[in-house]
Amino acid sequence: MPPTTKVDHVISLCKRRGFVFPCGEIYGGTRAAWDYGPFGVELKENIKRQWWKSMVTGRDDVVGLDSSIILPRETWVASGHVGVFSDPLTECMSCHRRFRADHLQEGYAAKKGVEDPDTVDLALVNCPNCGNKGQWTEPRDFNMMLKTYLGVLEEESGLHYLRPETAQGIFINFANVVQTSRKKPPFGIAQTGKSFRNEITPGNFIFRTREFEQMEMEFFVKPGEDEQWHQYWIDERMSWYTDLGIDPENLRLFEHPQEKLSHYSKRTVDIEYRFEFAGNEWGELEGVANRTDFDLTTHSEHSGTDLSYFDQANNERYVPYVIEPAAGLSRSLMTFLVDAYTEDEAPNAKGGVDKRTVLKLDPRLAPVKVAVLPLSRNADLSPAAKDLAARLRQHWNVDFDDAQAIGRRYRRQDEIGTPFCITVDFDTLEDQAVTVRERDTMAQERVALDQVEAYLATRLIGC
RNA sequence: GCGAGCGUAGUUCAAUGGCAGAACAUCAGCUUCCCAAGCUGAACAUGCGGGUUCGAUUCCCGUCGCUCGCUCCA
Repeated sequence: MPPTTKVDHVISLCKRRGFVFPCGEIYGGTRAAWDYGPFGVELKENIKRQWWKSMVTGRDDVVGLDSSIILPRETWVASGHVGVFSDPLTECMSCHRRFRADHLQEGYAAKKGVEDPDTVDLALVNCPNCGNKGQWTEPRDFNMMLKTYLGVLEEESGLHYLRPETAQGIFINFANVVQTSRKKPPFGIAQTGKSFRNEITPGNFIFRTREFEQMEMEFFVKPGEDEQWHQYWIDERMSWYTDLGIDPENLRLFEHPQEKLSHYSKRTVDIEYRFEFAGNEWGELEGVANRTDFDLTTHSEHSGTDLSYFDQANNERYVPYVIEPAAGLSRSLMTFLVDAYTEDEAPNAKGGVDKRTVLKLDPRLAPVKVAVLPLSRNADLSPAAKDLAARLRQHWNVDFDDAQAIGRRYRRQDEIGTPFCITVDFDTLEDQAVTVRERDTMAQERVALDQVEAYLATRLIGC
């Protein structure tokens, strides 16, 4: 299919330049995930690093954590995931719509005055969609969590789940972290990592996958202070995206309607990006939820370990409320790519004008910070250029490219968002200076060889 | 999981029941080469499995994957 939207162009660029590959392509793919190539992994790590800087090391009220993917099974019973994600679903054989069997039974019971909905035979229920009577498939449990078995025997006692969110690892370590970090509410615990969900329909490139990476932070506050902290984190997270270059015009907040909130949430506000997918223009990037004291309370009850907090100064004990900004790493990667994707016009060597594809990524996110390009292979330029590249690699991720015409090499770097290209030319051997070319403006500046690090350092702050 | 559509080089497109082509991209060589330049050459494709057939990329079946919808929501 020909690319039509910006997302399509980005997907094509990702495959062409090695940002993202379909997982297990040589075996036909798995439909579960995508793999990140050389530039993709750099970009992904850079995003993660910026998030960690802004959420953890750049603040004195948040600490980090790295908990396991496989947690005790009881964790998911307590959190509600085992119950909530295993609803029996049935399908109308006529129109193929799926419904929750218990909802159909309840609806029938309410209408006909049956006392116990559980006793309602589905054969009596009409399809709410097409009206066809009693033609239902056998209700089946749909569990969103991926199962695995600990121990070599695949038996029920070994059943465990891969985490569907990283948050629970934080809650069950709450007491440990409070004890050892000596933090007092309001404070937060952050972690990044893989989560797994058996999504019914993965799709939209890396937007929805069964294996995905999250960046989550649980911020513990005194009950009553939760609403103001909720607003604080909504604002904080919005400005994180705009500070890293996302156009505010393409971001918006979406307030979840009260009746659609998750079982644990009092209020949830999503940060959405204008992806312009077919069918839905906006896509969720991050959810900022007020999880109340649901998680700490339920884990206290199920585990028997008291997870309340004792405030020595005020001599009071309470179960903290939790504000949770939960971001999707691959979603934000896609966002940064789509928002940075630009098609410019640039003069070509023949005096005409060419299309130029530029990823206007913030330098902090760009996979390659500097490219070193000797003007020609057929001179003594390459050794000098290689020396310079080796020097700069001490500080930044540097690409070296001496293949084909210089213009083509500039375009290749533009396409992956490299902020600076350094050209070693024939004069370099005489004047000990190189040309630094900037990505967005294509402006060039002559810089002395021994000043290159200093020159770049002021322009690559935070990289 | 169900329904509908689709699978040809890296990309965008051709063609065919009988040797699968192009453009751009890639790689090598030549060129004192600063914005996808030029010349020469090279490598690269019918998703996978089965069936029908003398012969299948083409027809049939299955499977895997992609897109859209139901649904999921980081």
